[in-house]
Amino acid sequence: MIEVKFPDSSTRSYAKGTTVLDVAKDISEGLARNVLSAKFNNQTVETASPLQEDGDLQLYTWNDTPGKTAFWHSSAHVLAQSILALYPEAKLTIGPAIENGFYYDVDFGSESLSEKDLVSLEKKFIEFSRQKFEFKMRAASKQEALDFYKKEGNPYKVELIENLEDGTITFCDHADFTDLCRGGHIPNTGFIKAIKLLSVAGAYWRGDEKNNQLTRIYGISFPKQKELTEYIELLEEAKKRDHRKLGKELELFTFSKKVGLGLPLWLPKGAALRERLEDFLKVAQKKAGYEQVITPHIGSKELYMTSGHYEKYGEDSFQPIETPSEGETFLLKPMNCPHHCEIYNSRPWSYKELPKRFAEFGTVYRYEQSGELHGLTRVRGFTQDDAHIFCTPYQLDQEFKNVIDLVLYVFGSLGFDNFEAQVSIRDPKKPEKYIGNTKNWELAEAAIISAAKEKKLNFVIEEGEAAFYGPKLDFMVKDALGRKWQLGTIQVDYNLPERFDLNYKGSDNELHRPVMIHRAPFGSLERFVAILLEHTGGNFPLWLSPNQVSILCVSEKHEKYAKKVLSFLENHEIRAFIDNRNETIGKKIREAEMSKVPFMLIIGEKEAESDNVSVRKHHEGDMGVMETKSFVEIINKEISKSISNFEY
RNA sequence: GCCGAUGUAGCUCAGCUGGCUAGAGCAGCUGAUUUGUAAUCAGCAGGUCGUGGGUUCGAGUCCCUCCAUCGGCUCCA
Repeated sequence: MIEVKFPDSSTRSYAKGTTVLDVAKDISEGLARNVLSAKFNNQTVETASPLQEDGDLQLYTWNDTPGKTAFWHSSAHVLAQSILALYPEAKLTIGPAIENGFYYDVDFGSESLSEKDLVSLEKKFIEFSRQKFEFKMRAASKQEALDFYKKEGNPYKVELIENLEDGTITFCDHADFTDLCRGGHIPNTGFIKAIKLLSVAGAYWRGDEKNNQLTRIYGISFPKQKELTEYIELLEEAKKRDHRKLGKELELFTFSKKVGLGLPLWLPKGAALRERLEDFLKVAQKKAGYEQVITPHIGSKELYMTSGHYEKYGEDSFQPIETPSEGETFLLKPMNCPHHCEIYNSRPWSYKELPKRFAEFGTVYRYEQSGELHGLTRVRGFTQDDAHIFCTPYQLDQEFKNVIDLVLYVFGSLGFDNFEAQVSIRDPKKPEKYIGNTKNWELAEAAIISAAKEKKLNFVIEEGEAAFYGPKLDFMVKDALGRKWQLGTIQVDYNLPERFDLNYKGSDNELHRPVMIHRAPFGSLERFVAILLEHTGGNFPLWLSPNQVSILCVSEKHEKYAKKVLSFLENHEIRAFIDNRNETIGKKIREAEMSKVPFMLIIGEKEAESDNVSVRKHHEGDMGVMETKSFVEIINKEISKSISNFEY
């Protein structure tokens, strides 16, 4: 007999060799019908696995992440089976479960697959899944595994197996289909009731541009048809929050082919919004001891030779600007740090004066690959809310933590509570990607990790994601479709101070090297506004709304009183706008609602006579008649509710 | 840059398997109306169907090139 312990600490005894599914059945028939996956002693096991020893057992259903993972992983097997059934010459590579669904990367050789072909694959998929094939794991020696795929003529699987240890290799069989697999399946294919193959995309083998490009098929599957329908509806809803769509509807920004790809044009309302954000950050930064600086949009090539950026990005960027003067070249600035280094270098510093914190809303230009451009989130000209802190090594830790506080304040004020902190460090296998000595890298990485820990950030460490000159702490936020974007970033840099020969006089009367922190809480105004739009659906916090109040005249006769109300609001720093067009009040309300103005004031005969306003709140409706003064109180109260002051 | 999809008026879309002057709603303009909490009525104007080429008696519709956009990959100082 063996003893099985459950997450609630209860235990039951079973005969040795009892399967996971049998245990589930013993608990309840319902559970047995729904169990998709399990962990035994913290190892993923099959539901058909016999238990041979005492241990902890966790059973997972569709409501658990591991349950979904097993479901989608198993779906990838069925997809692969369907692909081979319709395209026998296809070479399978890898097919994992992802956050929402799964994919399979396939080499179709000279054949090309298009989205139209997905329909027949879906049909095949359902045909197979209905047959309730059981998934069965089987161990194989490295030689057997290699022979199998060599015989099939699949170089990808051969390459995968060559990198595996003999004795750890397993296959999964279902029906007549076999795949190299680590395990973690649902009991049989019959659990998959609904499937949608979402898209076809190119993907490089092992993620390397130099390798063959494979065809990636994305899909998602569900245990119930209804859940698939709901998922598709969810995607439709998310599309409505697309910042590109909202940006157009709310007249915030636009693009022009004539101006150039990826070069956003901010319309008046968008510019107002952006300036609000800048002012908001300036206030907080002033409190935190930053000083604004202003630098030009170009810099000599020599500047970027010194910084190392030219060597790294010169070829792939906007090309140098020549002048009438022979041999004189400038570059559009792709970042602000070299300019700020030269500001620091403009005079000698004493340790008593540090840290120096130079801030600038600096517009930079980067030649992103054409396939990378994406609305406002990936552009070729954008403005960073940049600042560079020059401090002594002893001040680094405190400065870094202060910046974390500032970023958290910014995110908190705008409702981004669902971010992920990411510590990006070197890829130790590719030292050629980075500049600077190992000791400084180690110092910088340690400084970031300890600050993140001390600030109790819930962070992940990503190897190989560092900038070429230093490690970073990035704040990642998801867009409407769940794609992660880097917004805030804080970077520790020992390299630029070296390259620009920055120094300060220490208490020992010797010159010392300062440490530099690069940081941008928004990241870029463009991307930040984009993500903010997707999060709020265009319903911005009141303090940010480009237009806070629309004054709607019942008829053109009431314009005079409307103007009086407008100037009263403006005197109280409220942004308002009069709509006195020759249209019905119903139409004006409708348009104000659609443009998401937070408040509407209806001005007619009654209001003009009694010196009142009739208030309507966006999405909520009529709030009744009141004195203009009381309305100002209400709106100011709401504004102060939606924003707090930065405490430093 | 690579793979796949898409590209018709300012916007959202219709236009079947190629066939007469390419349609609608909204927005715009003109006029009437002076309006009470999500669309007043009427009229007018607006498109070399992304670009260039080809097939055809005939192309918005079929084929090719390029461009842009969208979904991915790669990249992201």
